[in-house]
Amino acid sequence: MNIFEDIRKIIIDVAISMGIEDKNILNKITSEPPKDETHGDIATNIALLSSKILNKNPKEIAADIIILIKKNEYIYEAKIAGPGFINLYLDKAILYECCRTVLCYKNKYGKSNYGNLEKVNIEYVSANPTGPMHIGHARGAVFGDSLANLLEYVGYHITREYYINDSGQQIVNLAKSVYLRYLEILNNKKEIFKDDLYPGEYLIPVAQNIINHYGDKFLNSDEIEWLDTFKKISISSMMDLIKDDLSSINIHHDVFTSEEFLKSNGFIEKVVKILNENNMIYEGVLAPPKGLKKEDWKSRPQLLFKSTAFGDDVDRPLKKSDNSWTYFAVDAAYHYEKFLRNYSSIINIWGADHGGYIKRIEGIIKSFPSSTINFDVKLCQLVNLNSDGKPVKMSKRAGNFVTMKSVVDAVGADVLRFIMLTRKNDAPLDFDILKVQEQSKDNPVYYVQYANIRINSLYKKAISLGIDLNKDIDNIDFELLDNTFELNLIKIISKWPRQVEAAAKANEPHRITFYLNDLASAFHYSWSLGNTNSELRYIVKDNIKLTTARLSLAKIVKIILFSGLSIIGVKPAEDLS
RNA sequence: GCACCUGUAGCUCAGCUGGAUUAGAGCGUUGCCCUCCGAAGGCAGAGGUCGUAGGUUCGAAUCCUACCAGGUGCACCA
Repeated sequence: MNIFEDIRKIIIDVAISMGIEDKNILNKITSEPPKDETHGDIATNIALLSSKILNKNPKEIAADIIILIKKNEYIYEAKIAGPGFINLYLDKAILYECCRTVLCYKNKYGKSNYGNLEKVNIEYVSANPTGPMHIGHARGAVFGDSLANLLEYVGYHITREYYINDSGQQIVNLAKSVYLRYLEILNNKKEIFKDDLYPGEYLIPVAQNIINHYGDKFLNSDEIEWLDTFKKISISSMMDLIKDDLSSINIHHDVFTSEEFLKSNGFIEKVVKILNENNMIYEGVLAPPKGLKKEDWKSRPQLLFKSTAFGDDVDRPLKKSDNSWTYFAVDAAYHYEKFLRNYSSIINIWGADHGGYIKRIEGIIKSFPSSTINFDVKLCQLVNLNSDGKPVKMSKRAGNFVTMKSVVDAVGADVLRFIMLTRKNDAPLDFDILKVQEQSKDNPVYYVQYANIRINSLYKKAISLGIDLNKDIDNIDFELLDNTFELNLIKIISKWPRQVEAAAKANEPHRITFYLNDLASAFHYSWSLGNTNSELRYIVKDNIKLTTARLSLAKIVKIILFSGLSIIGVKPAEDLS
């Protein structure tokens, strides 16, 4: 049940009965809560939209509509406002019906078939398998996973995917770094790690593991003899490490696609063939980049993709000077492989530093024959990690960057996940390890969780008073909930399905967090009224009917809190601890 | 130099994809509300020409253009 959609259908029926059949107009009809609550429950723009087609001024049309729409039992008042808006005032009955619906559907309230079970692929994290996850990875991870939950909630079929960059020079460097650790252990002396190697101590156990299996077999051998073995073991160890990290914040991918696999199974050749057939590839010479000094620039003909046809700055090379494929060529192959899997949407979650990469990949996808696929890239901005207001220093070079695991150990997975969604993805985020652990309203995690805790304490008290918490829905007198604070709370609850759908349409899971904050705020307010007036408490002595109704309202709040928190992947806190 | 992102209250940010009367929160600030049994909370006040200038329209923080400021990225690396 989505009140706004229900009313919208009623408005559309009225429009049709007045002879408005243009679908362009019908689709634009709004049914939304006005900013100011004194202007009613729902505002619609129908009269403004139809003034041209009916050749009348909007206010006249509005007057006609009002007569028709007031016949509906749920609308007790309708007023013209401003240039021709219609403000609708809903009968409280519809709000009480909403309460019953929530209790009846419980955690299914707000779920929908909006997505029609269409297949959506969300690729997120995809951290290079060269070390543990750091705090920056965590943002994309939480964002992607919560978006997946959100889209699932509104009826999409989601594939959670991870792209493993298990190829190229960085993997050679990884293997070399492990080899140095191998030498260190066997020779018992320190080695020097050059700039592009990985000096982190997390590679020591990997080397030890190799020693356990192979002993000193590779001690005095040439690189060609040990490289492949070291690569293979290092990659799988690093992926285990990363999967453990992900698991600690409850993230589990369905599909891991390997770059090496795409390379060795002919996908690059396939995508190049397709692009060639569609005339998107040519042999050409790129101009040197302007305004940037590139000393080693050499002008030469290259195999290029026409990404400028899609708004990119320059066409992008598919082959390097040594005639091997570029990273971009493999990525094109990857997106072709995803394309073959028949998704209706492909969503990529990337760090903001990859912004310049979007257009060329978008171009690739649009180049596929009869491609109707939706493609969206969500960029996650930096996370500034602080401790009590002071920045935590990170030095990747020294190998002591702040790992995600250390933050999870400090604050817990729930707090980490929540905080990561307290900003929209394209705004930078400040994360203060100490402040997020405070138990106060300054801490958004705690503020929302405390609402749930208070509801639990209500239950405990109710049970001790012998009140039946599982009364038949039909026997609950919601009509007794007639105070402003109660009605406001119900109105916020009635907006839940609408909020979820809007968040899903925009691929913006942070909206769920903001909604939860609003809901918690309305609940805390309603609770605080009981401080000064015991008649306004949730549990009112000697009034079992009112108490039951209010406890049911609290239960509804708890249900929505649960649903919202589960989308962002956070467990509700049950008590103070 | 080019592309993308951002610019809303002293600070940190929302703003439901074009809606209106008074642009909203939190922090900070100024006041107020418990003789612990519901204050880990609540209420109220002050604080804004929505970066600037044009444009589109019945209507713009939201769309378009140009500028300004900050961030990110700019053959063949991944």
